Amino acid sequence: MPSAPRKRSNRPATLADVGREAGVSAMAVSAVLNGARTSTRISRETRARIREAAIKLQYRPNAAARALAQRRMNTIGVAAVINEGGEFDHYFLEAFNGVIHSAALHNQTTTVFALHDWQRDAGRIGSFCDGRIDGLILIAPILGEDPARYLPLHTPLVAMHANGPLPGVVGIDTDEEPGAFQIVRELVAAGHRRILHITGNRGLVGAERRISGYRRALESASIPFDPDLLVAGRFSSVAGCEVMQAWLQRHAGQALPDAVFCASDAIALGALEALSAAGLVVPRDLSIVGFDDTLAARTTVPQLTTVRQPIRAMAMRAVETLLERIQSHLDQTVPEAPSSIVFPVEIVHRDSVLPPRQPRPKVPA
Amino acid sequence: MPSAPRKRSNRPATLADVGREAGVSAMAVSAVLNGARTSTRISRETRARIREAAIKLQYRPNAAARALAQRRMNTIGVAAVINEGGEFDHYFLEAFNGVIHSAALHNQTTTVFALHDWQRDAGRIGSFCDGRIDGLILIAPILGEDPARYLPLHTPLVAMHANGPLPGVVGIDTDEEPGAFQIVRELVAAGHRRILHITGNRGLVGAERRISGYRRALESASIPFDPDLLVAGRFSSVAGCEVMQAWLQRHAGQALPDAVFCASDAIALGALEALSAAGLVVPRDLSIVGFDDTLAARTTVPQLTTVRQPIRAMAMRAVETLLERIQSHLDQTVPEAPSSIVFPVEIVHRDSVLPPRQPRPKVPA
DNA sequence: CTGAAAGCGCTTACAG
DNA sequence: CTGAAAGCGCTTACAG
Repeated sequence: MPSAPRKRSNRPATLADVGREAGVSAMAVSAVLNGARTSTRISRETRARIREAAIKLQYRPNAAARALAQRRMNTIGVAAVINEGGEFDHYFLEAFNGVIHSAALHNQTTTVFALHDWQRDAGRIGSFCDGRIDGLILIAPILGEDPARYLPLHTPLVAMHANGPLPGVVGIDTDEEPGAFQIVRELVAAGHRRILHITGNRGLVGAERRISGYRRALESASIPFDPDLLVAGRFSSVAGCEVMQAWLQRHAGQALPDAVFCASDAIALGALEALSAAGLVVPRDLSIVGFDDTLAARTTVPQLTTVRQPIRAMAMRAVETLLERIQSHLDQTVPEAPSSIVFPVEIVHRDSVLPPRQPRPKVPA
Repeated sequence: MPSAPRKRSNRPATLADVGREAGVSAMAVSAVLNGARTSTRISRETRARIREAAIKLQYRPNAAARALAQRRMNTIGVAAVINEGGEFDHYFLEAFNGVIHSAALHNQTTTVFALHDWQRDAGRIGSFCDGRIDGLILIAPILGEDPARYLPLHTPLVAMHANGPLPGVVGIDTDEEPGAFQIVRELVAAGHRRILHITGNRGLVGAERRISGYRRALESASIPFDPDLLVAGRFSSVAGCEVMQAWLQRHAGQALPDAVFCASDAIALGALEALSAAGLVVPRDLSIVGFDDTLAARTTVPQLTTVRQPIRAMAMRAVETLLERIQSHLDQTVPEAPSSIVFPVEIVHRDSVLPPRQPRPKVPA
């Protein structure tokens, strides 16, 4: 008759408990449960006994202890701004989905560090890297001048859509400029010439690249740039609505643009509201296109023609790259993983573009 | 001249490193940096020296080591299904926002365990609870018969919108039945009598409670229940679209319902698409209402009148309750926190309800 | 090949 | 009051 198992009231079973139950050392249990080569020299029956004991005691290795011993937590971090209003959320959600999914495939868990604002919270990045994660993914970070100040030394990092290159950090980006170029060229091809561009936050590289693509497309079609058709906005639907509304007011009774190129789907969502409030019908009276292809693009009426960025795929790649970096950091080898990855974009055709209406409508008074 | 700092090439500084740098024991460093009472007996100058050394070496306490010693990770887990299609995402996102926010307020980080499907993945819950989190929040879990099988013994748990009571788990729910009752009563008050209800997944308590509220509201208004106006759906916009479309086809040329009560905003989104595709205009031809008040309710045209569940507040409360449970678990005291919390719901009036059109329109053929 | 010991980096309980 | 020691639960390097 085996000795009665010692129940430690409130605590989960430890390796030692399992060893005691099975009549072997904790080390033997570790070897068997981890499938180490060592375990092959333990008899079949003993191994079975150990496994039974582990199940009986519902043994589960303590992650913190394991992390301490192995120097690896098997957890990756994601730092991102998660807006309350739900504005930026679609982008984040898609990225997050990709990260979670890919991490799970590699048996890693994911920890989220929510920031309010990069400017204010950049200083906190270092404090995340205290051994609870093995590496960190920065989602659309804006670190300003001298970003190195904020970057921890001992934690591998990957950044998606960083606002500029970050020393030692793998950058994952998209062909934003060519994407903007291409969609504006398609508008031109559809017969549009007066194309309004509502920009993202001026100064952010994402906004500037889209402006650059817009201008290059006009140039390539020999359409002179009209400063009145470039309006500074922000990456939010609230801004899209305000900016569109203001433009319509300033131009009451004058010519409507043929089309509006919004620097993001969120902006397009807001612009759509403003246009609809002004009694204009999209795409009959004017066409509109977005950028990103987030969920927003499919829930609007009409559904948006937009530039698709493969956010989810990028996020999955971010995880894989990060894991490679973590491994080489542990092995103290030079990483073979690339230090920069750029994904192509793709135009998604939906229902928000038609040839210009003839005769060209005016802005309602 | 102070001794040159020993640089351990690739590794972050430890307590011992800081001690060495400052010429004191690791323990003294720990006491000072943690603000322990003990530290008051360390001289002002020594304390300053220790702080300087910590900054100089960029010392950051190792989370795993601390967790092992303290038996506390300062991390809470969230287990949820995060759909790829973006269907359930709004609910999750809002809950997640609340969790993250509240956790950050309490200096806790949040780890996410993404599930594909509760039925299939329930068995994995236990494996999350391996010391990497101090407690776990289950988002809308469906654990089937004998849920105790899946619940870990040593980890405090809180569940939001669980599909039935879970032993030992704090439940956080909403007044779904009264919410459904109330919004259907409002439709009735607006003059509607033929009210179609598209249900959520039959069998889920969330769906059944909404059906019950719907039926009770009809009864209380002496409107006989018409089985033809209760159609079984699923909690998704795809389902909402399919079900609405099928109903319209089956009733071509017959009377249109006065209004549609959808068991969720997502369903309403889909139903709206189907109605619009059939050439019907909401709310002129018929009214429609949703349930949840997720982001979807504000991005549709027209914006949805719906039953608001305070998801974010619930999630924040879930965190607070969980932290109380964790504390009493650590103290081995009986928890004072409640074992069940029900939040009220609220009708949000937007633009998708008007009095019935006269004469009542027919379903287009 | 194998098993007892040392160590991961921290905190806490306890002897001086 | 204070500081050296033991311990958290695991793994790994190393002596037998």
